[in-house]
Amino acid sequence: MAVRMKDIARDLGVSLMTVSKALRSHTDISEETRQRVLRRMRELNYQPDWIARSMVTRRTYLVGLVLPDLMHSFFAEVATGVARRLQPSGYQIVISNTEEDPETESRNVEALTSRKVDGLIIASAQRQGNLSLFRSLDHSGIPYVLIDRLIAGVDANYVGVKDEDLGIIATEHLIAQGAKRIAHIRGPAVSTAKGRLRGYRRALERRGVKIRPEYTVAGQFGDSGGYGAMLQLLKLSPRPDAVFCYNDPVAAGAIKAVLEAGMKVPEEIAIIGAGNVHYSDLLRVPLSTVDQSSALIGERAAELLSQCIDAKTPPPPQRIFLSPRLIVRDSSRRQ
Amino acid sequence: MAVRMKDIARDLGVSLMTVSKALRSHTDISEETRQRVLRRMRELNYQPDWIARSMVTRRTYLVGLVLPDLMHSFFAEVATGVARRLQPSGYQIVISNTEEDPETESRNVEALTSRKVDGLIIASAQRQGNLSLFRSLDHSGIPYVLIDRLIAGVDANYVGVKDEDLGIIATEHLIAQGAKRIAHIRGPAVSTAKGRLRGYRRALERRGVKIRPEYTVAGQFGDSGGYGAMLQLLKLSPRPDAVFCYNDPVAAGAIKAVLEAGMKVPEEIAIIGAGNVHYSDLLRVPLSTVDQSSALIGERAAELLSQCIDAKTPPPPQRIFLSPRLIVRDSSRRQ
DNA sequence: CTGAAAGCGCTAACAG
DNA sequence: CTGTTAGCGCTTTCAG
Repeated sequence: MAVRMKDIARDLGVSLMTVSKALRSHTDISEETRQRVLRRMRELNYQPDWIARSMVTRRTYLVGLVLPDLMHSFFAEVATGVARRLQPSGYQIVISNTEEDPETESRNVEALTSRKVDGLIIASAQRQGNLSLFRSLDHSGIPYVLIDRLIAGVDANYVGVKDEDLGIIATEHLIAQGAKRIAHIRGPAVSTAKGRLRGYRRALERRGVKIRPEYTVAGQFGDSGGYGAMLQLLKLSPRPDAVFCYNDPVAAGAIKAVLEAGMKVPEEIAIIGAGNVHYSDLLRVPLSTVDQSSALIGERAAELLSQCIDAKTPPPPQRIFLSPRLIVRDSSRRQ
Repeated sequence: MAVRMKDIARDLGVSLMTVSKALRSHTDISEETRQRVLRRMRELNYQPDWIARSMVTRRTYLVGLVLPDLMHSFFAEVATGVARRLQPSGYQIVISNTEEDPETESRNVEALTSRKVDGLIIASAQRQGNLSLFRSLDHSGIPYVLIDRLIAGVDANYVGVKDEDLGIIATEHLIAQGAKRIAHIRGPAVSTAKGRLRGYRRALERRGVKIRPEYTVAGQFGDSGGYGAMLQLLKLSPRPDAVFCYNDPVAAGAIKAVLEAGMKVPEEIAIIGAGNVHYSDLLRVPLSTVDQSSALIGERAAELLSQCIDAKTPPPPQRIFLSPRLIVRDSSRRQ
């Protein structure tokens, strides 16, 4: 069916090796035969068989990208960044959508290593403490870069944002806007959520504000979680007058809840999110947020991975923390 | 480095073939040796080498998913649907993000066929009339399914929505809301945009409404395009009192423009989009839209592809058109 | 039930 | 500059 080197070699009366070398522009081949070979390849629309090539070179030019949720625009942005940085070098990206399930993640990572991907970029859904996946990954020798979520006990490459700083920036901004009772809708038990929570507390402490436990409520990753959490906060008295939300989808849900309760954002309740998803500007109330350079996270991770792949000996793990950046829109602006 | 069948065979003093058969549960192997082999595999954490396996079986269990824009939540949703349907069968998905560039698309599709993916799902960014990509795809014998965008002259499998119906539904809804001067912000020259435009015109004709050419303006795929297009419409006189937008991001941009101009949605200008992206409900004004079952498109495409892959002889191309569904929210509700 | 032989399409290493 | 040999890790085929 498909044209093979063998066919071209036979056609041209040369050896298979000559064809192989011509294709890859080896120097020890005459320009003339090279052209002859290349022309014939074009005529027959020859496509090298990457499977066969990988078999011997031990390079697949495949990179696995393991994400918890493609629908969350943060991860879609990361994926775009990864692709943008990796495609020019000839890599293809195998995406695995784990839907936040650690089991699925483990299975898929195994499948990817079985496929002999050259490297992995992982935003892990593993529960803290379950290190077996990473141990076996370390053992496999396949380089990988964690993104977004740090895993305690795993000394691996990492690219993410300074989550504690993010929390501080968001909270201090709310304070600066005159908020007196600042609540936080926290995310699930992943490092990003924990860091942001720490930042929230740290900022309050610094200003000598007493931390009220009931002002921190659990959300989930998405907008419905934010909606529900906000309903809880609205029942409190005294009611918070500002809320720092774990991420933008959560914040969007929170805004919805506030408006439906007949209150005003930001006048009665100021809201800030995190992530600067691309539609933040289009929400009910244009959403203040802390940008975490989503696409850049993808690009830096890709860069780091690509270095690891090219290195003969595994370089020491590197951790890259990007600086978050405050973006003020209407949802928190009071002065 | 990695454990091979050979190692296990040597360990156990059996032949390589015995190991191979045990792994794949061939019947002609004693239960006892099978267990012995499997146990040893577990002990050594053996992972079959898919490259080597693919080399001989000619099956990679890799499916290529070619999309114009991962950041557009419609495509992210499609991808999620594809993954959900394909992962249980052991497929992995290689995503190629073409960023709407036909060149990139062609290159990537070639890379994917070179990788010997078992099949492809493509939302193509090819210009109408350029069929060479599909001709060579047909020639390659690799099954593929087009999604979202039909390509004239390509008789291939397809899964998408009835775009003309979509346009009709949206436009008739605006008419039913009492709109008298209905404009349309159209998308780029792809089949979906053309179909929706046709539907818009058809609906107006049916009601005997004269079609004003200046009421159809070109947008792009995204919100900035919608914003710009809306600014144009606002300059017209008489000004439209309702706008059907090619998709939800465009509609979101359009709403922004209207509100910034100090007008009200839907009172002064009613707006409806298409696609029902998951954050539509959270926009400035909750967005009326026409749902196109994004995830379902992915699932159906995956299903169709998987049938084609399993078939010994290529089945005749099948076209699946899903029915759009009106979703009314505030942005168009007048009564 | 077990295994030996052959080969998938290609490239690394070396010889002419 | 060109070609030969060997083999990547596995499965298919067929003989014991």
